[in-house]
Amino acid sequence: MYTDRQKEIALFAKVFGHPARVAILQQLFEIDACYCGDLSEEIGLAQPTISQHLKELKTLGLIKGTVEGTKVCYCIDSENWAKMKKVMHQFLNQDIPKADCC
Amino acid sequence: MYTDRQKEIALFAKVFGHPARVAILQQLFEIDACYCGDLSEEIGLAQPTISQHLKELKTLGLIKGTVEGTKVCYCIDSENWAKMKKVMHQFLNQDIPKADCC
DNA sequence: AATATTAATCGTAATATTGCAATTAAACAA
DNA sequence: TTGTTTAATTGCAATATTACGATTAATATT
Repeated sequence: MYTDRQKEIALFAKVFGHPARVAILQQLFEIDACYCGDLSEEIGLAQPTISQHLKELKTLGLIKGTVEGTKVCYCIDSENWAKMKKVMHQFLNQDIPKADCC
Repeated sequence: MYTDRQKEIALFAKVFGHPARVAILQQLFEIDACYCGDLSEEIGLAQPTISQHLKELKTLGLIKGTVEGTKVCYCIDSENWAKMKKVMHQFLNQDIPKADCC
C-alpha cells in the first residue's frame, strides 16, 4: 500500500508528533544526558508516562540508555539521529525547485 | 505545559506521521497538482478518507486547493512549506556539534 | 538481610485517529 | 430543469494513543 520510504518517514514523524517527546529530545540535547526522574520533573508528566515516551524513542533508535546504578542515563544516539535526519531532510526538501501551481 | 515551539513542531510532525499524508504530499510535489479523485486511485484509499487527510494538510496550511469546475486542484503552499521547513530543520539540526555521552 | 531509590511494566480509563459507506453540496452538461 | 460528476461532510466502528496509579524489578545503601 505504501512504499518502505513512506512508512519510514511516517514512523519518524510520528515519534516527533507529541510535544512531550519533542521536549524530551530537546532536553537530552541541551544537557547531553538525563535521567528518567529528572525528565519527569522537568516536563511535568508522571514517571511511567515519561518512561513510555522514552521507550518509543528507544524503539526507533533515536536515543539509548545505559544503566548507572539505580538510574538510567539516556542520551541521543547521534549515529541514528543522523540517519533519521537524512531521511527527513530528503522529504522536506523535495520542493526544490517547484512552486505553487494554483 | 509545553512551549509554543514544542507544540508547533509536534503539530507539523504529526501531520507527517501517517504514510497516506506522506504519499499525498509526494504526489503533489511530483505532478505539481492533483485532484482528490486521482489521489484516491493513486494511493488506494476511499475518496472520503483522502478528503479527510487533505483537510488536515490544508488546516496546517501546507497545501491549498482551488475549485476548478466540479474538481478541486490541490497543490503545495510553498510559502508555508518553507516556513515549516525552517521550524523542522531547526529541530532536526540541534545536535551539532554535540555527541553521544553514554 | 532489610530498606531505599529509581525505572520499567501492567492494567485501565479517556481520548484521538483512521477508514469508509451513505449522504450532501456544488458545479457543469444535456 | 434534470442528470452527471466530483469533493466535502456525516455517522460510526475499529483501532491506537496517551496518561497515570499500582506494582514489580533492579540496584544500591545501611
